[in-house]
Amino acid sequence: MSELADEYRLEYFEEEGFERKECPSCGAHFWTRDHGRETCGEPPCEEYGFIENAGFDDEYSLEEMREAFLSYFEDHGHERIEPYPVAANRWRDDVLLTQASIYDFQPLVTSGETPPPANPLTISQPCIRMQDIDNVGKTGRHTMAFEMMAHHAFNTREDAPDEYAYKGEVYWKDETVELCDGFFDSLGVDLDEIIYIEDPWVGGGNAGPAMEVIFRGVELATLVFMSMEQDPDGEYEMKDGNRYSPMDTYIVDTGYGLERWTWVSQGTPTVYEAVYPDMIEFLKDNAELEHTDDEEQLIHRTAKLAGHMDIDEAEDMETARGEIAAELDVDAGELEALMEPLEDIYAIADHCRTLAYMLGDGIVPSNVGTGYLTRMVLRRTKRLCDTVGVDAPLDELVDMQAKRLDYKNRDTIRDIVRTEVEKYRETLERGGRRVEAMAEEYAEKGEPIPVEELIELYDSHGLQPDMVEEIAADAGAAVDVPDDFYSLVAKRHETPEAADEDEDEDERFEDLPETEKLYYDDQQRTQFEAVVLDVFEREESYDVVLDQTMFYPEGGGQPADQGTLSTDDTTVEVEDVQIEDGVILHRTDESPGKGEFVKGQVDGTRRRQLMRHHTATHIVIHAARQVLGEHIRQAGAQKGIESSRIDMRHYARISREDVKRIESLANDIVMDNTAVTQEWPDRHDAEAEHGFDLYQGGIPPGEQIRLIHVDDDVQACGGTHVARTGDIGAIKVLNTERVQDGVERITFAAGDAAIQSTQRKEDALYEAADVLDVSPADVPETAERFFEEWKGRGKEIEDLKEQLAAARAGGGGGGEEVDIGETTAVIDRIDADMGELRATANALVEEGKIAVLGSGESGAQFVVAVPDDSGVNAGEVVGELASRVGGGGGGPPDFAQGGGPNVADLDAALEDAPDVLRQVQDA
RNA sequence: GGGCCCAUAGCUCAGUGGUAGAGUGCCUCCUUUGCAAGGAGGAUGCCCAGGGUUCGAAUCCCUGUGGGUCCA
Repeated sequence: MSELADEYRLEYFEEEGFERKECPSCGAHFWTRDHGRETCGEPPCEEYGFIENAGFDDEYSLEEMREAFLSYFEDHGHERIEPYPVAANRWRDDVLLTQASIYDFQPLVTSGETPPPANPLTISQPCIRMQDIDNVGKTGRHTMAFEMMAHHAFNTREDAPDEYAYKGEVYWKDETVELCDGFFDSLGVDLDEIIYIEDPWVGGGNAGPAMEVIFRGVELATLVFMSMEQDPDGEYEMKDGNRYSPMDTYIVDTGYGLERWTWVSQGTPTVYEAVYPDMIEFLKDNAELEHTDDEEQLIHRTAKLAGHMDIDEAEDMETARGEIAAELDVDAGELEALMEPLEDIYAIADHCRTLAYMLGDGIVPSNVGTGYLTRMVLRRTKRLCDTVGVDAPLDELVDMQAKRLDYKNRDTIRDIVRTEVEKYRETLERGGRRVEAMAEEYAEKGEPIPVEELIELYDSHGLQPDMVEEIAADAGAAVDVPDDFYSLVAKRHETPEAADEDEDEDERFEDLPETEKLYYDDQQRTQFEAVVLDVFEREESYDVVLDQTMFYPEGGGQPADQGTLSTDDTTVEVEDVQIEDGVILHRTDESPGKGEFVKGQVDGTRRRQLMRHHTATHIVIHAARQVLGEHIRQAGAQKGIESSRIDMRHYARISREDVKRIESLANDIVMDNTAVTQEWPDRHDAEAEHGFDLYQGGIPPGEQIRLIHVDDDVQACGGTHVARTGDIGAIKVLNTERVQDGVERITFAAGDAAIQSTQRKEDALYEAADVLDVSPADVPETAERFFEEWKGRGKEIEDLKEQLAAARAGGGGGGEEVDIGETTAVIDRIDADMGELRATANALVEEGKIAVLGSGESGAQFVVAVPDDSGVNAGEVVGELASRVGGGGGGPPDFAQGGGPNVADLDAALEDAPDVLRQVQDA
């Protein structure tokens, strides 16, 4: 780390008279103008110095502070950029949530492949950090949702190759620190109080020098100078133990926590009171929380020390609280009773804001991905509300924040929250019953509920151990929750690492030029001419590379085209088409010959169906959006010839009514016969105009992206489309299903396939109508009547069988009667089903007789029933008889069944029955 | 994307390969006519669907459908 020390010797520090010092308490190196200063100024080395001692000239609200920051940097040459969604997985697949402003520009801008939207730029980016969840409310400074205000500059080295999307240096370390100082100065801060702590940064494969900016005990900004990348041979070893070397791009990545700045400007005891004063008032009032003046005093004094409460750093909550209580000379229990409800309320306010961001940006709760995180936050919030006694509906609380954040989809947000709360209530109710039953069982045995059961309850039924404890206590059962409970759960999920199949990159195509894509020029054409650049032999086929092609390679959920390539001498079949690094490979059955001039013919019927389905996909999702809500977003799609399917994020099942409306809307668009158009705008312009909803089917790279317009719908898409919506002919929804919670799949057919699928369904209906001998319209009613009658007859038959059995037993209808000891046994062959045999046997037993009945109806079967105290074990008898027909049997001692495949031996077995009975009785 | 759990009477659920059950609700009657009252009797069911194993499957195995839950 010492190797980086030179990185902090800035000319700006020199000119401004800064001094480099080492903190005697924690050992950190820091820069300050105040030559008398000793410690680094950050907790735990120092306490907060701004509480009830606001640090700036004026108090700022959240909105005012954001504006002050953005306009300061605008005035200093930065362009203001609109924030990105909190769901970072909308433009990158390596993370779920936006955790910092730099996430907006990873990976394509930071790597230099795509230019930034502006350079330098300033932004206030909403972020969510789930890892802070346990600290929220308790430390007074942690929030799960926050805005990271930032200024970024993207630079490349003078000697870097020409391949980067931006060139040269905008500004670097000195200017960054100067701007930071300048912003403090603009708020009226005495610059002697600002401390810059050296704290090298590592993350996501990059690293660089960085500084924490401290003012009155609180970290207000982080200035990161991203300039290195991971490299086993690198000259710098960083704190993560890896080696790093300098890279061609170097980027100014700063973060100024909007909430912290707002807080410091007001000097309130906690950040929460500065950021959501109205909501906290509301919650306190709703939970009927009131404090005396003395208690208020104590709360304020606690707040100043609360920096020590950090779940990660402090040993545990209780210890930290104990220390604070000792320092304030109050009872730890009393302090806890006073602070805990307040902490819950702070957390509720924060969590509601988190939910507003998540749901406002269109995340749908689910059991996967961001949807799962959203569900976790929502349930946690609901629990906190119940604990502290807030009885206002959760959707109202979330709406308060959504309104403040100016989201337009507030009705949907409320609807989702209500649905989720209801689902959670049902889960708890179900779980509660389960725990009650289990608790009673263990209470009876006088044992505690074992850990295995606890893990099962949590993992499969979503019940927190403390909730189980609570419910079980009512039933008088003890619960022993181990400290490492959650790691035990984690252990249960451990699976042997699946060997990841590394795709062997084909390097044969590296020297070939990118194939010219003719299919975008005119999507309706199916013929073209080209030159064969190369042919590669595969196991049972050939990969043909052309200079240009009309063949569409598999991509974006659209299957590849098929067709032929012809020379003067031969015609080869194109069976599959793939694209690798811009080179399109035509997989053929024969080689057309390298250097040949070929005529290509795409299978037009197949392509037309694919185009219909692709355009129809856009139309269906557009229609679904109008019917189900603006949150509808594609979660996957697959086009086909016969049918296509799209998966979309939605929080409820799609009803039959919804389907009908979607279908009608989709066909309205078809019948309008509007033009389907494409354009290739600059990606940043497109994003600015249409937002990230463009990227329904994935994020294409490059500076220009292809947009497809259908009706009002705009999507980034690389597929082929029909010219006018009328070309689709018709759209028919075939099926809907829930792929996973929060993801609904619609399967549909377009064009010919729509007609055919409708005909197939009608055929089925007509056939059913024919069988029932009624008109199709009467099928449902008739089917119901038949089903009811069928059930009625079943009951009647059961009834008659019993009567028959009773009659047979009473009337001595055939069958051999033998005396077995003091009991009479009836041995008979009745070729009937098991039910009838059983009924007859029961009737005989009623009369005090042993019944040995055989049937040859389906295989050889026996029923043996005996009255009490006959001294015969029915199971043994059946076992013996069944073995004679090649099978087995068994059952309780008074009623046994069995059989075997050899019907021919049935009569012989029955003849032996009296002997068997006597043997068994003697035994 | 992966793991685990569940599907039986209208509802809530027992049922570990051998005659489908309980509580509750429902119907009838009796007793009472005030607090989710008491007593007697009765009806409840394609045990989610399809395949397999077995003499025999609600039960074991596979596939599907519908739901729940945990993790990244």
